[in-house]
Amino acid sequence: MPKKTLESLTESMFYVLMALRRGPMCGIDAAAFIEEKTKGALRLGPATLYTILAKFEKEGYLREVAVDGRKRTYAITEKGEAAYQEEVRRLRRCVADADSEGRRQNEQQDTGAAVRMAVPALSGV
Amino acid sequence: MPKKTLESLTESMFYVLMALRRGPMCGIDAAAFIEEKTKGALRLGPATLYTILAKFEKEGYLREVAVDGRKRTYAITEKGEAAYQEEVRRLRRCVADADSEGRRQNEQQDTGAAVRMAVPALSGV
DNA sequence: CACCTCAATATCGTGTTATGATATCATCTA
DNA sequence: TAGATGATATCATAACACGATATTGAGGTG
Repeated sequence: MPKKTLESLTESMFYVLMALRRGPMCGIDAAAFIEEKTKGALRLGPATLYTILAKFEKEGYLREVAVDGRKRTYAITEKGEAAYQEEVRRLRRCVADADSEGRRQNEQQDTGAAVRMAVPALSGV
Repeated sequence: MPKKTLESLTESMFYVLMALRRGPMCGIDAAAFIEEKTKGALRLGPATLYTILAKFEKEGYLREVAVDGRKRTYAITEKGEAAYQEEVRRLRRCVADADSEGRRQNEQQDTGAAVRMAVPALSGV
């Protein structure tokens, strides 16, 4: 069975929505925004970029608001904004979980207990 | 061309590594940890779970440390720990970028400027 | 007009990942 | 032996990523 479509966004998809929240823009400008925002850590090639834009338009996360020659300008919709916000929550949860694990291990170290050994509430090895 | 393998982890992969950082455990226990840690937001079915374990073992992120009947116990390796830490950094970057965008829009609202319209340093619509 | 260049978008091909359903296998219990 | 249980393995299919390549439209320049 396949992955449920758009249940959680990929990093590329997330940044495309982030770009569009700045205001309507075309694909190339979104890609430029992403590269700048991530300081070059994430760069979308044309295939990834236009695949995402097409998918988002089909799903109603974006809509085309202008065509000038070949250039197409897209705007984010309320549905797209909602998906973006949900993704932010998901990312925060991941970071928070990682943080709580980090704290947990530090505490164990402080008390002299062996680091990363206890697996409470789970069946033993 | 395909996605570069393991260049960035999926959410499922990330939590599998997080589980193993608690100490050596089997697949089922890792899945139980994940469900508990995410308060039910993320649940791995057997296919996803064992696919990830097999891939991670092949990549050297985990190694099998015990077999008891059918039960296989895995431990995270240094390479796996490094991948986990890098993923944490990536997630933090995503959240930080989202936060800075949020602040940016609030500032514009405060000054009375139109929210989500300006696209500075990018070509015009 | 014919031609070139450039910017922007579109598509191909293939490997990676997700995942419910299903099957398999070892151990324990009656 | 049989049956239940726990744990792992595999199948089949769809989603996604993404370099490479092609296409398209606008604006020169002669």
